[in-house]
Amino acid sequence: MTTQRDIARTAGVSVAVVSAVINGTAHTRMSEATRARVIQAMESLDYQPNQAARSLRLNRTGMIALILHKLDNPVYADLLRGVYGAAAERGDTVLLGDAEMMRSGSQFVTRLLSQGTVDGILIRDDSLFDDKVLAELRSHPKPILSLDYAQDHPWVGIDDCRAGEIATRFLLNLRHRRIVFIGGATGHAFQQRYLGYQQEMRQAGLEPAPHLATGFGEQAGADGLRQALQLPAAPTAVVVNNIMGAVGVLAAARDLGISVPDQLSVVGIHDVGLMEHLRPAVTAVRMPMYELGQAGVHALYELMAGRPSTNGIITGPDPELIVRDSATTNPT
Amino acid sequence: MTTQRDIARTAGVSVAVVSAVINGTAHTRMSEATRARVIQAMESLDYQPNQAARSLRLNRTGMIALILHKLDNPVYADLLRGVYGAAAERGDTVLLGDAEMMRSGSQFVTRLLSQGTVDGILIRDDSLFDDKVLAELRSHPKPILSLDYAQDHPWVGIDDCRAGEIATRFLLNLRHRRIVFIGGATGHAFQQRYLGYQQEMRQAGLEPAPHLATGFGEQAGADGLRQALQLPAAPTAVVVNNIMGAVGVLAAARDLGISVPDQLSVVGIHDVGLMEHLRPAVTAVRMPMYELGQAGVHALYELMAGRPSTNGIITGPDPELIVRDSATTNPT
DNA sequence: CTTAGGTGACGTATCGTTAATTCACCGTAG
DNA sequence: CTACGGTGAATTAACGATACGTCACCTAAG
Repeated sequence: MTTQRDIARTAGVSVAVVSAVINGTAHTRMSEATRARVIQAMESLDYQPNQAARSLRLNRTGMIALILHKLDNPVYADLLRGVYGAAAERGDTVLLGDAEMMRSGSQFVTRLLSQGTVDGILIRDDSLFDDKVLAELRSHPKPILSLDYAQDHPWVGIDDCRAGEIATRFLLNLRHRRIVFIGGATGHAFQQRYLGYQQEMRQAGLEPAPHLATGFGEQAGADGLRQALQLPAAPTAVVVNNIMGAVGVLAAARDLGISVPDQLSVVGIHDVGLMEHLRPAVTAVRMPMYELGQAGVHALYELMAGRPSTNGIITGPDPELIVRDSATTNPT
Repeated sequence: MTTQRDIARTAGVSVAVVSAVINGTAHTRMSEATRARVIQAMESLDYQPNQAARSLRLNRTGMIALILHKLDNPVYADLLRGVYGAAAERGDTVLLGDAEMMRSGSQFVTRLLSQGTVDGILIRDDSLFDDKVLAELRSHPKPILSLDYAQDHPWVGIDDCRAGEIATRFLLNLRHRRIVFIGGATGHAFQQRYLGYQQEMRQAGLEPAPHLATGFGEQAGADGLRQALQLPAAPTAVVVNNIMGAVGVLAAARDLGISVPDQLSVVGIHDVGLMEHLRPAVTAVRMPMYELGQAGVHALYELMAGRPSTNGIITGPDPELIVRDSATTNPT
């Protein structure tokens, strides 16, 4: 393991100069010749700085944590890219964790709480966290920011209400009247989407259907549809809270002999590549997850710099309707 | 930021004792009373050890890197769980990276190459890596292990050949004769699966169809099926190299008016929860990805301990056929 | 000729933790 | 009474990188 000391010896200078060459320190100066000799020595000895020593000295690790609820939820793919990208721009690395690991006392939490592990923490879906863990994290000396509305700490988010509106309005414009909202259960994001649905329904002079809170994932969509069909008047269209639920809706419809979109129109919130490849391809509201990730990192950096962050919905692309084949004009 | 020094002052002992209490060092002894006082002080001051200092001193970070090709590929979900689980058992943390970030000179690679960042590296699908990056990683002082066959460094893998056999034999048993193998392009895993397919075909006295190397992902499945239908004799069944390709196969079949499974049987390699929710639900060969993750971590620990690792296919569950609805008896 | 100021570089304390070494004290065996 | 071993703890030297304080040397201005 080559250290600055080795470089210094080889180049015939002190470690101070080596460090200065590496960091471009203005304080310690050196001639061009010396700098060249140092660089030469670093290359020939294949020097790699020791991050641990650096972190200790600088009290800064160059690593931020990102904690998601279900890592393998495809809606996070873009978010990840946004976060990794924004962090990389600044030379930082991302430590990714799943909320499942975030049990109080777990190895991962202990690690996060330690000094000298990460410079800041980004979390998504904190409503799913153990309250105790959240309290622990908030007592962490490093800043923490939520990628969704949060009551007690800084946050940035996307316009979930608008997404609910867009999906609902689209179906209303297709002359649907009996539209239900399926899936989800807890969490601010879901509540906002349902709110958007309610607002649009009322504005169209319609009574919003009660929320069929069947949870998240494929099965939730299937369950939701089955419940919806029990309603006094069967719906002609559904808004699916979480896009993966749309897969379940399609499956249940198929199983029940309901043709999509002819007998039932489906619109999902969030978009993932998979939807294009389902049959029928699913119409969805694309959320700016990449931008959310970027904005989150930038806001976190503000906090890390000691500046207050502005909480709220990110400025940037609005949710956008991606029209595919799962919704059509209401025939009745 | 509370340090051991603060604890020591509060408890009226030296930092050596504090460290000994924390680490249970046998060498430095103390009375029960002293230990209790130290623990009390740690709690009241909310002490959290500084990982950076620890890493520097111990020359060990308690972090291993895991590098995958496409983080959001759902087949990795179980692998992730296996890796995180096995690492957590030992108190270690996982730094997750995507191969996309692994460009030579990229921030992430530089970081990995640094001393004091990770204690070892786990990679999957190194055939997709830049050769230069791979060379750099191999020159890394910390061990590196591949979760797939590798020529030049330690590896553990799963039985891809067997998976190809299982899928093919299943279709043969359903009296299919014109079976094609779709998807994939490069990589040892794919080659092995195709090999398994070929072996079974030959054993059944049939000529294996040439490989339709259309790549990975949903679109690859669709493309593969379209190509397969151009063959002199249209297939009655397909083995899909990568399970997400099955989604595309289903879509293309639908678009072309081919009924699955009545006119075309489909079996995918790898299994993900989604397959259960497609219609028809997709018959798939489940690979022991969780166990691969575990085995990989354990093998990496062997290397880290300076012991040689045994390369090869993990002992443990065989690939397992999950029968669903996308394959049926060949009517002809 | 003296000296101020610039240039180029060195020495060293420090970050927090760990582990080897040292040390003081006490009771007891010889 | 002395020597010795055990107990409970303090001192101190790293680990590698960084930044502050310092200093020697040279040049040019007064």
